[in-house]
Amino acid sequence: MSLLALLSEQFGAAFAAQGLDPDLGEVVVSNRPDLAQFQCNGALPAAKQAGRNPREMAEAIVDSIDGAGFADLSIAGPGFLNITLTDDALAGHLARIAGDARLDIPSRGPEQIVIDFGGYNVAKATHVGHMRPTIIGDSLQRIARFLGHQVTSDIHLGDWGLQMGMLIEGVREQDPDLPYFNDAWIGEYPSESPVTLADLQVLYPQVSARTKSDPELAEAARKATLELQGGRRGYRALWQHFVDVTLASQRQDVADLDVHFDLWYGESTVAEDLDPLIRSLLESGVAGKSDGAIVIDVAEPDDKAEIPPLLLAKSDGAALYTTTDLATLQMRIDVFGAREVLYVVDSRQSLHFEQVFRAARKAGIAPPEVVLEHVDHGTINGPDGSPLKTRDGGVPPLHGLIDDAKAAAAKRVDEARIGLDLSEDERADVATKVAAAALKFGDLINHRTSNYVFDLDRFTSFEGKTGPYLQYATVRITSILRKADEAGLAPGAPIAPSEDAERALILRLATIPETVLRAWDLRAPNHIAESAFDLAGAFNRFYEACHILREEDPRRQASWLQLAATTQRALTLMLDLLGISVPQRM
RNA sequence: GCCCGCGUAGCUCAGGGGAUAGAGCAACUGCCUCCUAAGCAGUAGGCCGCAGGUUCGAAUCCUGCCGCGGGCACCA
Repeated sequence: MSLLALLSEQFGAAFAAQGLDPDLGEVVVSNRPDLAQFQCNGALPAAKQAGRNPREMAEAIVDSIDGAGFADLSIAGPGFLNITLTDDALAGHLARIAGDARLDIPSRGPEQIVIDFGGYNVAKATHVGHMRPTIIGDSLQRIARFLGHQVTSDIHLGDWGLQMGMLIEGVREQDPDLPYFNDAWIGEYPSESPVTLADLQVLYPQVSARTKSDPELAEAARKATLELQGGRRGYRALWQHFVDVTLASQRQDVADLDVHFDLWYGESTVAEDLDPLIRSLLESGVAGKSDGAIVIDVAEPDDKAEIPPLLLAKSDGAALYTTTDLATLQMRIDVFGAREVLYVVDSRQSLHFEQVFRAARKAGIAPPEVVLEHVDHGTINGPDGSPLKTRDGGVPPLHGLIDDAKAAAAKRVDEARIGLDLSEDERADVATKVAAAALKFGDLINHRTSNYVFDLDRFTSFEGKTGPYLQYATVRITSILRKADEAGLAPGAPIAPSEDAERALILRLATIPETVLRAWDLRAPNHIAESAFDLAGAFNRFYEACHILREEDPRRQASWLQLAATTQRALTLMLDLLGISVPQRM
């Protein structure tokens, strides 16, 4: 059990002994480090509950606590309990953390969790808009797995809607003689795609824009969509090319970010399930007809705003992404046994997910015990505060951002004269890792729901609150440990700390379990990012105050090496949970 | 119009109803014959958008207003 959990349990028991809620005993890190290491504020609300004086209540709690391990247990202000541990107790906690591969972080689960990275679409190269869900979702899957959950991550490609019909019509206009459009064609279709992803990227916006003023084209696209969904052979074959050329590019971009998806499913994965689903929802009366379309009424009496019905099928019978989302959810719950389904998708989709979740409950697709959550996030903005654009106003492609980050990282590494004794390959590897760290930390240090300003110059700096700084801080510890090892020195049993910087570092290590749990509970990796930065700072202060390799007392030196080794492990772990890897040297 | 989110230091952003609101950058002052100074120590910088309310206690919860962004069924 973590230090904070142990203390909370001890104080909780004291409150319980007074006939009060043990939750009042929650112990947290003190916000007045000049006064104490920890604090418990429970006496104030407890006094209110019990109708007693807060300070008297605090005294009663203190009196009933076994003082072993505490250097100070005192009451301050209106009834705050200030708690400071003895140096021996701190050493004992360090010993436990140092001896635990999980650094005292508890396990959870295992629950079956599905994480959906919405937003990837056929015919669209990954762009800036995909960066946040990918980085945040990847961090969440790493955190969940570390805590012990069974995670299935699914890119959930948008590959089955009206855009497909538009693309088919676009290709037909360019080359109507292709066999895909020939109903009489009975042979194999060409294995080579008639279009590249670049072609599709140009084609889609053109066709999409023209449908607004060209009803015939719009109608043709709708019809093509319906026929594709109905299984028309030529369209399926052409569509498969669209998917293939898109995925080839997207897989590369995702790999460049060092992100892994378990599944590359799409909306089309559940294509065969759509008709039966719609039929059964109609039969059960959950869905009904409205203006020719099939809808599910999801409004509730106490809604503040009117929630429009979920559109399950258009009046022409075509499926929509609401349809595929419901069918996909059904598959995730029934086939994968998902107990939690997390959708890491832009905030702008919140109404859509509200509708889908309500419909899923109403239809019995998602039983009450299954958690459905829209893990929403904000946008990446340019210096002007509006969503990031290229110089000519376009949407920046992700590979461009990654390339820019790599170039900037390589330049930084050169300027800083880092790793001069490394080989060219190693230096390139460092630059790649630094680039990914810059992008990921630059994103994850912000709270998920806030919009943030993309500033590559700032993100790639080795100075300040950045990914590269944390990598460097970690490598520096690795370097000390290597030097110690070469000198025949090894980490040993922790002894009582003698320096404030040393105590502060141990305390930072001791609070990591709560940080990781909170990050998961809130789906907020920024807590881990912040904590990693604080830990690095605490180590740097320790590093200034306590010269490990020059220390003459061998027991103290071994203890300090243990502290350094544990810090190095903790930083490596926290960065890993953010999806950031640390080079051995730099 | 209705609904959702945001508004905190010059800039970028954190902040479980609790004590004196923090960090990074930028600015200024110190510290490298010493384990990687991409660091450390320090100074300066705030009507936490505005006005009410709840509370022993509000940046945090509630209401209203102002400003910015977003959403509101046959697109995704």
